[in-house]
Amino acid sequence: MTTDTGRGRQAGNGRATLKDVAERAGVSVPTVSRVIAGNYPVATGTRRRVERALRELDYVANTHARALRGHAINAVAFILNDVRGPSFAEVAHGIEQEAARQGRLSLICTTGGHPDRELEAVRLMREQGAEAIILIGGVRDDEGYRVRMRALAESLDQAGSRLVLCGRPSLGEDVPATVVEYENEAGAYAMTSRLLGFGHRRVLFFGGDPETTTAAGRLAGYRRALADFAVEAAPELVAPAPFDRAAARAVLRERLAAGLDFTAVFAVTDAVAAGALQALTEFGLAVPEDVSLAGYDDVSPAADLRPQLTTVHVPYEELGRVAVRLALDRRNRPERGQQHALLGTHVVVRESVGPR
Amino acid sequence: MTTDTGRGRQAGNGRATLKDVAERAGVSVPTVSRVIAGNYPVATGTRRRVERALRELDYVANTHARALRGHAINAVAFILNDVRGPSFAEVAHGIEQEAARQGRLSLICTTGGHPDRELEAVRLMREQGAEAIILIGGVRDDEGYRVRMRALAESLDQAGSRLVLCGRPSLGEDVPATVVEYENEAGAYAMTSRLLGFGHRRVLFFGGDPETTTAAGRLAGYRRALADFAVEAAPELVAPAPFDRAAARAVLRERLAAGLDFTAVFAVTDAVAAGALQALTEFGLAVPEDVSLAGYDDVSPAADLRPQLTTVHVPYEELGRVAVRLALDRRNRPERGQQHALLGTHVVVRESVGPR
DNA sequence: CTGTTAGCGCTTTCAC
DNA sequence: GTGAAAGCGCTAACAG
Repeated sequence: MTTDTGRGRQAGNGRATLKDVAERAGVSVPTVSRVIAGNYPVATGTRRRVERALRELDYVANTHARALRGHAINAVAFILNDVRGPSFAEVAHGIEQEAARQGRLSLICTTGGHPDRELEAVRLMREQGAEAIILIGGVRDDEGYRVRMRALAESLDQAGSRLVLCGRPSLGEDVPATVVEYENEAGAYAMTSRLLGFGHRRVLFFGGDPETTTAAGRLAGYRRALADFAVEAAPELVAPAPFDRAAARAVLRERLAAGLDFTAVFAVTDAVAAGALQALTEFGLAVPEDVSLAGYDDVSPAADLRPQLTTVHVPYEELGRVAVRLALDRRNRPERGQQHALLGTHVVVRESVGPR
Repeated sequence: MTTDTGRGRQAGNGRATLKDVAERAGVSVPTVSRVIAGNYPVATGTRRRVERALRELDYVANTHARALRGHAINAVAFILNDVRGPSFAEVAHGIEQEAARQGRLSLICTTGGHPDRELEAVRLMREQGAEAIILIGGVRDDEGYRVRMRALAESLDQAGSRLVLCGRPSLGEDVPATVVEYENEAGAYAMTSRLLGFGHRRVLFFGGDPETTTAAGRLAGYRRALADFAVEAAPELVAPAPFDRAAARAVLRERLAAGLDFTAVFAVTDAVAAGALQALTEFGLAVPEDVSLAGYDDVSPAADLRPQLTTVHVPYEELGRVAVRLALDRRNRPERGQQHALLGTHVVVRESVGPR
């Protein structure tokens, strides 16, 4: 017995359109459009009738129709392994913040670390017409990867969008991508130097997959510091291990049981450091009295550990913000080629590193 | 001197459309569409020509045009305070996982805790045509909030979408929303009982804003346990404090300095527990020897603390997955009214709680 | 098998 | 000030 509301489509079946609103207000569709846009003169009485109809029908614009006309969809997309990693979460936050500040929507997609899912995600985001597609996190930097990325950068560029590499190495000056990196090599150099300065000579570089860009950069810094201090780089003192805490713990436990000798551990990641700390403690080694321990990232576990972890601070949130800012900026005044930003890292001294 | 590629629009200016592809392949637009959809017979030769053109022009479909026709955009949206909170991050991950599993895109928006930005975010997501809009996290459950949410639920329902409340209380049986809650009261009851069972009589309920649904539920469980153990509920033993760790530390330090007397602390959150642990330690109190400490959430800081934190496990990731599953499910076979799921929580025994 | 036609919801000329 | 008409890119119906 409910009276018809005058809505074109049956109640409860889809959203009201401009046409519905126009009918109800007794005006034409363009007029309603103009009232909404507010960039055109409309008689006050008409405006009021339209506004009422808008409210009564609970009108919301259809972005897709708009996007179809205007070509701009105002969204940035970001693709990462896993939101739960604290460092990823910070980058995500930075992106989200800056995107919102610039009136952009954020699309998110996680890949669980599968390169093929990354490609699939990119396709989805492209279809959505995202203004920028931001790829976050380390990768295996092989030839296949570089070829894929270069093609992607070109093709997004053609389409008026932008590929952003966040925490990944440059593809070359001529590739139309935005690259926002942070110091892996320099941070690791600084931390290793600190360890060496404390008199440590057998420093275990622990964790990570050296094929991965992140781990490789950190390892390079470690090696350079050793060289500068004229300390021999013993091969057994580079011990790869998965990035996660539990695996790191197991690997170090095994090394310890095998009698590996060292006085300091430089963990490739704070999470790896947390695992290492467990293994060390279980082995009866005190940190930093018996063994010094350093991490990299300065994310959530670092300050929770006892002792608190001395680590390298990475400005993850900033990374995300800069990524969005640069990408949108470039869209406003296009130029050929690459944009490149390199953010600094620095040692954060806490309690886990001490003299030998 | 480059030869024209045959693309309609100038090179580098926007994406290729079906029309561009059709021209290049020498066929009509619908034919290309059919090749892509693959749900219609197309002559092999034609198909090949089209496929080549598709590749050469690097064609990607325009989702907006599709959405305009088909009315389905295959995305779920979620709105939360801050991705960096570990519990939120887990929910986000659950949502993202399940959404991806069902071939859906995830839109994300953060509000920094501002109810008005939440509304703004909802509007954006509605415009996008999201199939479900998921709101995550505790709120101040006042009358204004309930009115807003009820209106929102109705209006999304009308539009063929769905409001999902995740970790928020029901709005009533008749409201067309999906509510996925977890046990706050029961978990707090269990933990408080455990503390009481250990002989503690002065248990400090610490942290949180009691106006907030989450804290209120946990506080209620605490109170019920006290009542069941016939322990007087001393008002000074309920100490609100902001949800974050640093503030919690400061507040507890102050209470301690003021001579507040208790033998156990039940922190409303693991982060609050981490802050409490700092304050306790700095005050020279050992956990659990002098004071027992319990948390709630079972997220990342919990296992990193020393002693490891005894806490209440909340299935956050599951929460997110269930939210998406229920919401999409309801869309498939619509029914009136509310969907409601209540996920259980349980005590996780670690090291921070001991006998009085 | 393939092309022509129409229309999704919106904005933007261009008339009046 | 306001309406009529055209068209964004795509797909579904209808012819051939």
